[in-house]
Amino acid sequence: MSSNQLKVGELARVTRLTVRTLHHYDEIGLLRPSDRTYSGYRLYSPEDVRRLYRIVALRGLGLGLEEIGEALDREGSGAREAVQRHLDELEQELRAKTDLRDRLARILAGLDRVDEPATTDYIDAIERMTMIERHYTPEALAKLEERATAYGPEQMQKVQDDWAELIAAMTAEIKKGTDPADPEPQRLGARWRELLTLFTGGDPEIKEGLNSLYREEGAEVASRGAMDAELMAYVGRVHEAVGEGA
Amino acid sequence: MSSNQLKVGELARVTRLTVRTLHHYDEIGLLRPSDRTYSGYRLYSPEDVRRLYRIVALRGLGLGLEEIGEALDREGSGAREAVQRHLDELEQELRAKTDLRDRLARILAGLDRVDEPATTDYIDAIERMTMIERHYTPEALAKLEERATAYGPEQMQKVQDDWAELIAAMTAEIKKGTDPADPEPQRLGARWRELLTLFTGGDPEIKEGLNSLYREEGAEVASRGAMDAELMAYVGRVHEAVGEGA
DNA sequence: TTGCTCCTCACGTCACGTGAGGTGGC
DNA sequence: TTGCTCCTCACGTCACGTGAGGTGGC
Repeated sequence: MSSNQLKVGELARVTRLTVRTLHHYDEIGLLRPSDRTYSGYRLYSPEDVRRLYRIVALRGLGLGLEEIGEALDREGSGAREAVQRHLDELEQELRAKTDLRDRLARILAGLDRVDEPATTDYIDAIERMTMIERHYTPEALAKLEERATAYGPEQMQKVQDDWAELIAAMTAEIKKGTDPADPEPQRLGARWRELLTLFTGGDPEIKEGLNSLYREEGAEVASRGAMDAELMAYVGRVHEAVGEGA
Repeated sequence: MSSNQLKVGELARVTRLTVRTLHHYDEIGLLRPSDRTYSGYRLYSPEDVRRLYRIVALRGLGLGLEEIGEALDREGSGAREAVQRHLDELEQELRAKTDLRDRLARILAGLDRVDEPATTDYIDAIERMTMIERHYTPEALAKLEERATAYGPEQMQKVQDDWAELIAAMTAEIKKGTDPADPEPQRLGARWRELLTLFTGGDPEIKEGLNSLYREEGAEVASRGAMDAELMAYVGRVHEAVGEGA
């Protein structure tokens, strides 16, 4: 009868929560109304209201309902510990999501200056960039990124074409069965090293990333079908034979 | 019969996914195996595998399975748009969580220099800080924070005590029925303005925050029971009567 | 016949939103 | 009697994990 008891709807109104939310807290035992009318209406006492405000305060900090229940029941500095724990988790989540955000941004930037925008399969490009990111260090990626921006799309395309031409020429020699030490393969080999140096810029981190990429994924996958194991083996022999032809 | 068909377990192994995950993708229609054995075993074709790799790539970027399905089926640059949209959402989430992180950190810092650490009700302190944060701008909060750090706990405690003393003295005058224009209330009123200026440091943002706090929440709530409406009204009359007693 | 792989349910997760269907109080 | 509030189910959300209970293949 005491007029300071509140029915669900009233409590919902003053706290700006929904009735369903209060039902839910009742269901899971987080906030049971201390009384009911004979017809089953929930009646919340001032103490219940007090507890609800505490629940809402902790919920506003992102704590889970179960954690909140424990913190409220343990009292003392239990809340402090719960908040601290929650902060730690949040920090970790933030680090992970920040990394993801950076990856997404890099990928989108990459997609925008991708070789042939019209025919390009975007998801394919995403897969490639994901693969690349697994092998290069963040610093190496930053350098590659920087370089790509500096070069501009036409230059990048030019380098791509140069590689395609070189690979075609080298493959032709393989088909002809030319000895790796012969002048033409040697000339192509020198060109190969030249383009490689152009790519790595002599940077050891980029070199290591590139090696890791081809070692772990295999030439075919790493080059997305542009090269294969046979080609790589032949090029290897060409490099080994440097000077022998003289 | 072609040996490039994979059973679930095999596909799970090479992709490092679980069998349940593949079942799930089948259930929701994201990746249906293109064939089954007569006994019902799922058989994944190389094309299915290809699709799965694309799914995994997009999933790794945090896209939802439904979004992934749409992006894969729309093809073209649908993926690009989906990734861009996802990035936008992620940015927003990051902003919100960063804010929350800062709030949590501020609250914990506040809890650590709270008046009486032993008897303090932490959740109560959290509620108070939450209320405070609703009324001060971030800049004002930063200034208050900075000042509290500069003052140190003893100074803060001293100021608290000064206020308590002043409130008690003012309340005593109310009980005695002293006229607001009388010398003693006027002396206390001057002290009141002095302590207020000490708190606001003359900063207009802090002033506005404080006003908003007492206006919106009421003196009793804002001061956590230290003051009430009657006291505030009396103090108001004291301030209005400045100079009249002379 | 014994392991191994596969199959299809089906519950649980987190914090409620959203009805459905029905009853008490002014 | 008519609105308004209240009540108790119960499904759905997101991407699976984790059994349960049973069957096919070497």
